[in-house]
Amino acid sequence: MQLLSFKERVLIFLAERDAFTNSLKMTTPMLSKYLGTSQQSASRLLIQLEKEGFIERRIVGRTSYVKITEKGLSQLREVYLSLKAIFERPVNITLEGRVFTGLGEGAYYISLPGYAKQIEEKLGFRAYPGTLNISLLSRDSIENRHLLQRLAPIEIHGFRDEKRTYGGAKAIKAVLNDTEDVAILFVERTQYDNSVLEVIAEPYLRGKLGLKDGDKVKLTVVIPPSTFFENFTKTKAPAQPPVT
Amino acid sequence: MQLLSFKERVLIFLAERDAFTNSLKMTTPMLSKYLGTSQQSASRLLIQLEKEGFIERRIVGRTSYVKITEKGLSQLREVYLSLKAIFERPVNITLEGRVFTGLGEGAYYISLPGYAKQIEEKLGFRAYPGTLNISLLSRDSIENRHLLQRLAPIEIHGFRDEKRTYGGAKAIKAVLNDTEDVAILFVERTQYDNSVLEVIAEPYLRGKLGLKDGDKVKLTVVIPPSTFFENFTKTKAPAQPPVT
DNA sequence: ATTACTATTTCCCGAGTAA
DNA sequence: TTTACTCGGGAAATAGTAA
Repeated sequence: MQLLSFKERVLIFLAERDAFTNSLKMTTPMLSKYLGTSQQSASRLLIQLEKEGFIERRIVGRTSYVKITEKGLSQLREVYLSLKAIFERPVNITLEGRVFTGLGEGAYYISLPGYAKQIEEKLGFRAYPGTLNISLLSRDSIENRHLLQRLAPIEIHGFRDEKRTYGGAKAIKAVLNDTEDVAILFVERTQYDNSVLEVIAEPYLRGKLGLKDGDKVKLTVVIPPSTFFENFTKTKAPAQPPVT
Repeated sequence: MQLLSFKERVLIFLAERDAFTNSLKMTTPMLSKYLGTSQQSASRLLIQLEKEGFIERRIVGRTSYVKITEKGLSQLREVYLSLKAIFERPVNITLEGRVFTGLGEGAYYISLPGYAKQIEEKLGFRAYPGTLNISLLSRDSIENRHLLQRLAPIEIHGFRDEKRTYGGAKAIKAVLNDTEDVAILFVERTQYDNSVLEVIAEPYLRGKLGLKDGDKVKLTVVIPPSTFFENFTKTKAPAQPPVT
């Protein structure tokens, strides 16, 4: 049930209270209450941590004081550094799929000034009129597609003319086959299901890369750690009381 | 012996390998080898982690793939954030002691141009000619004195004239009784033992604060987290093989 | 109050093994 | 090859209690 070990929780408890420079007054009953364990276990824990050199205890009169040692703090910091390496590193998201020929609508939409102008402004390139359709292969790729749709930061707004309305889309920059700068387009009203990706770029990708239907391609997206983890790891909502 | 729990180690193992966006191929024998435990325990671990919703497993053919769930990553991130709060926060070091009258040498030394000039340059104030001597009270304060001596960033160099040599010192800025900007001086060749602090400041502190011998005073030093933890937590040296 | 011993129970680990 | 079951032994947690 509990992810952290008792030892870790004690060291974190102490470190949070600056107990590496200021000895902390502490009793085994209060520690046991904090940890949700028995007084006996709290006692044993402190004895063990002391034996392992992670903490120091000193009894003054009838109150005892606890302090983390350099060794204890180092251990905790090593855990911190390994977690930091995980959570402060850009996240690489990879999608794999095969090229296929769609309905050819992409070309029409992208050449509409209502879209073309936004694409040029927000993505920084004049898109070749046409989308490269990719049918995703693995479950991971499909799940990552959902993730990217959530994270896509570029909004392409819908608009309307005399005849009809044109839906909006979201986009995110990516790299195709480790070389080509492209953007993945998440179209609001699409005729494709979510195992399909639509990619746009400045050059005619099929031509430039010699891609044919069925060819395997790889898309890579790099997300800054802050963006990724703040979106992906939602702190659990406080328990909702059932409606009566 | 081991600070982290098995569950934590598995989640870190997976997170380090990007197994939140890319399912990781993994067998129980290889996990057990990595953890230093049995194959049976590795199997049980994965079953439990899955039951708790921290990981997802999928068997494709005869190979199984493991992925951290959002919940699992959130849990790990919560641990990270609580450690980050510890290791990315300025460290307050407090020393308590009582004022006492020393040998009066401080006044002489501080007024020597060889010292006075350096103090003004490096500390940014003209020191009142005299030191406030503080006899430290608690064991923590004495230990913190050693710590500060190690961390003191300002070097006051020794020098010599025709008659004799004058030793060097280190200094660090501090706050006395929450109000006065002062500096603690760690003199190389001092006649005091290490339960004594010498403090200098621009004003005549005894006068300004109405301090008499025996009065309790508090010194506070704020250390940036990087400085503190990089000095205080030395990564343990690799085990040295015994000489044969 | 405390802390920490001993006894009992509970839980975890790994050997053996089936699928 | 895998994974994961049962089961026996041992470690860890709690209860009871002394100091």
